[in-house]
Formats: sequence, C-alpha cells, structure tokens
Amino acid sequence: MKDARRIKDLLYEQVARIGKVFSSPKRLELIELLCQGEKTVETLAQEASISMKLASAHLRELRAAHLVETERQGKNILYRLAGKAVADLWVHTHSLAEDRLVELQMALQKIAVQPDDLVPSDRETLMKMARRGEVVVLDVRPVEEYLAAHLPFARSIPIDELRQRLAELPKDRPIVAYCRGPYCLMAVDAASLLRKEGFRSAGLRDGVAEWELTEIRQA
Amino acid sequence: MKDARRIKDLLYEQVARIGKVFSSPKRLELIELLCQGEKTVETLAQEASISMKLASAHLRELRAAHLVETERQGKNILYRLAGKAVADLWVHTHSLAEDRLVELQMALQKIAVQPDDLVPSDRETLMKMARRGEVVVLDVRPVEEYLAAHLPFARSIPIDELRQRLAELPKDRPIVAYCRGPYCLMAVDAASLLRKEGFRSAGLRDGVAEWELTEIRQA
DNA sequence: ACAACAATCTAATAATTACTGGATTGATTA
DNA sequence: TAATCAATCCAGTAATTATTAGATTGTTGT
Repeated sequence: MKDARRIKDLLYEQVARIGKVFSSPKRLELIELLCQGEKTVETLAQEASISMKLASAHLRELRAAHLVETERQGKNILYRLAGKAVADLWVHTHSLAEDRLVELQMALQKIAVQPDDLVPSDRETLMKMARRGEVVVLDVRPVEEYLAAHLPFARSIPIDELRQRLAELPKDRPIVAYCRGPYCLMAVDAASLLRKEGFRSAGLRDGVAEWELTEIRQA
Repeated sequence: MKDARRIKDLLYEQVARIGKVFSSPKRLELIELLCQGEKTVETLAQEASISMKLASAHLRELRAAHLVETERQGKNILYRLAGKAVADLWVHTHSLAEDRLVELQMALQKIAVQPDDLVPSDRETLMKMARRGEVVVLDVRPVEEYLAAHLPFARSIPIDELRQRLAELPKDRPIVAYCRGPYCLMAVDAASLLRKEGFRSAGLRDGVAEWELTEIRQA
C-alpha cells in the first residue's frame, strides 16, 4: 500500500485544524473568555477589544473546528465551549507555554503582586483555611461568570464594585482574589487595591479552568 | 492603566507561539516522531516523507518555540523534545481532535482492525495478562525507538523483520501489537499480517506517549 | 410592515507562512 | 588539504490567513 502516506497526511491535517485554532492570540483570548461561561458575540468582542466582525470571523473558525457551540437567544447568539476538554487543552497549552517560553515567564513575573506570607500558595491548605473561614476567597470577575462556575467557598465582588463594597470584607483575615486566569489582570488589580486600603491580600494565578484541571489530576 | 491591553496582547501572543507550532501537519508528525526518541534531521525527513530542507525549516520553528533541543553528534544533529510536557501536549491535542472532529473519527475507524475478543481493551487487565504471560505485547517500531522507551513487558520485533521472525511468536496466545500511536499504521499492519499467518492478534491504538499520560491520570 | 439591532456572509486587500533552489557552515574522511 | 556529508541559511515565489468594508439575514419592538 503506497497510500499509507495519503492516509497519514489526512490524519495529521485533521489534528492541525485544532492547532490552527490555537495559533491566533485573539482566538486564544476568546477561548479563555468562553472558559468563564457562555457569552454573546458582542460581549466577547468587547472583552477582547476587537470589532464584532473580527470576533465573528474568529468564532467562525472555532465553530468550524467544532470547539464551540452556538444557540440563538432572541437577537443575540450565545457561544459556549463544546466541552470541558476544550478548556482543558487551553490550560495545557498555556501551561506548556509558561513552562518553555522564558519571555512569557518574565512578563508574568512583572505583573505579579508580592505574595502575602499569611496566604498559603498550595491549594490544599488554602482550601482548608477557606473552609474554616480563616481566609476569604474572592471572585472578582463579573457576576455572571461567578454564577456559571466558581471556586469552592468563593464570594463574588466584581472588580468594578470592589471599591464601593470594601465594607463587606474583613480586615483581620487575608483575602485571596482570583479572576479568569494568569492572563487576566483583575486579580492582581484587586489585590493591590485591597492592600492599599489596608487589607491583607494576595492574588491567585489560576482561574476556574486551571483549578478544575489540576484538581482532577491530584484526586 | 490603559496598557493593560498591551500587556494582555503580549501574553496571548506568547502562548500563540506554541499554537503556531501545532498548526502544521508536518510539524505534528515531527513531534510524534520525536516522542519516540531523539533522531537526526535526515531520519525525521525520511519518516515524514519530506525533504531535509523542509524538515530543517520546520525543526527551526520547533526550536524557536523552545519545544525541542539539539545536540551535535559528529556530522549529524540530534533533535529531541525539550521535555515530557511537549509529548503530553501532543497527546492532549490529538485526543481533543479525535473527540471533536467527526472526520478524524471516521478516518481512524476505517484503518482500524477488528478487535480480538481474547484481547482486553482496557489497559489494566491487559497489563495483568501481560505480566502473567497470557498475552504478548509486541513493539513493532524500529529497535532504537523500543530501546528509548517501551511499554511494560513489551517485546521488540520491528515491522520489517516481522515476516522473517514469526517463529519467535507463540500461536496459542494472543499478540497485541503497538507502534507510535494512533496515526502510525505499523501496528495495524502487523496485526493483519499476524492474523493472515494464523496468529491471534490485535492492534493497540496508543503509543508510549499516550500510554504514559493516561497512566499518570489513573494513578 | 418598518425601523433597529445582533450577527453573519462576501469579497477584496494586507500580512504571514510554506516551500524550493542555490550558496554556506562544520565536521569527518580520504 | 580536498572531498564529502549533514544540516542550515538566504532569497524568492506560491499559498494561506488576517482583517476590514459593504451588503445581507434573522429577530424584536413599534
């Protein structure tokens, strides 16, 4: 059989369709946004700072690769990931990037806030403390994203409302803020705001997708 | 801070560098080959049926993304994956492709050989039987790849030598052949050859990289 | 039925990327 | 030292992909 070559080419080409989707920065950003729950094209475009037309074109690619599904909701069209496996591949991909690309490591370090020594860095003790109420886990994403999924014991205060709602937070216990993931700056912004206001606070690098993936691996 | 946008763009762009590498069929094939162990440019080019120049160009991309390392060995240059995480992402990527792309599923079904009812499909019982010698696990890749890494209890007979070495195999026990992975046709070729010759035989879809990844998840 | 709106489609151009041929580098062998 | 070999570099063209503008499709509200 000399068409073994032809078959192989066909197979790898199919896999490359997935790779192509992950080869554009904006598409990656859209995937990360969709990891936070279903969204309309308009919302996605706004959050990613691109035109609706361009967002639509990128989403078209995502759909062609069967990585997202759509549903009409009145005038809007809702996009959602076609499965948890898509979010997982996003996490695996950016983890490998962080592992291998020094440029990325340095860029991430630049935006990180100093860790607070009262806040544990490993999740097991963090969860133990959260369960006991010794630490407040704060979700600073928009409420809809919190409602779609959030970390255990997390409380929701969107970053825009944070300044107005400081009174809801305790000053005697550390506050761990998290957001969409390592490329979302809301958690670090929240943490530095809280510190300025006299709270003990730290930012968590992981979002829900990252958390859930490593949960499974540990279990 | 209005440069939040600039920072984000930079971060996603870095991750997209990894995606770009995975967006070309031939680069994927090279990655899979490198999952089997270190190889020279010439070997890689031959196995992937491309010119050495083109192979060199693709490998250049892989190296630019820090996914492979090189080492000079006399006249040749050896390429190897920069870490297990690279092989893992390859497995995760093609798994997602198999999960989402119907075209790929059908193409894979077309090349699959009928399963043998004496050969278990889940790896735990397969390993139990292999340990007891109730089944022969046969690595049909080139010997060097077998030497670099192989499945537990596996025996090596490269596919080219298989016809000459049939006497080494038992007729009373089933033989499970495996190769580089689901896109490598050596295992299915071996299994159908063995069946023609009166052996009980089946092909295993997974290669070493796939096996090792799912091992860890189960453990 | 019509205006307003969300989103897509189509087509055109700009920007990247893939591939090939010719020259070049570094190491080995005669 | 010259010849050979593996591999890369460079430059040019072919092929894809990204992006934007303009027209179009559904849907809602008046």
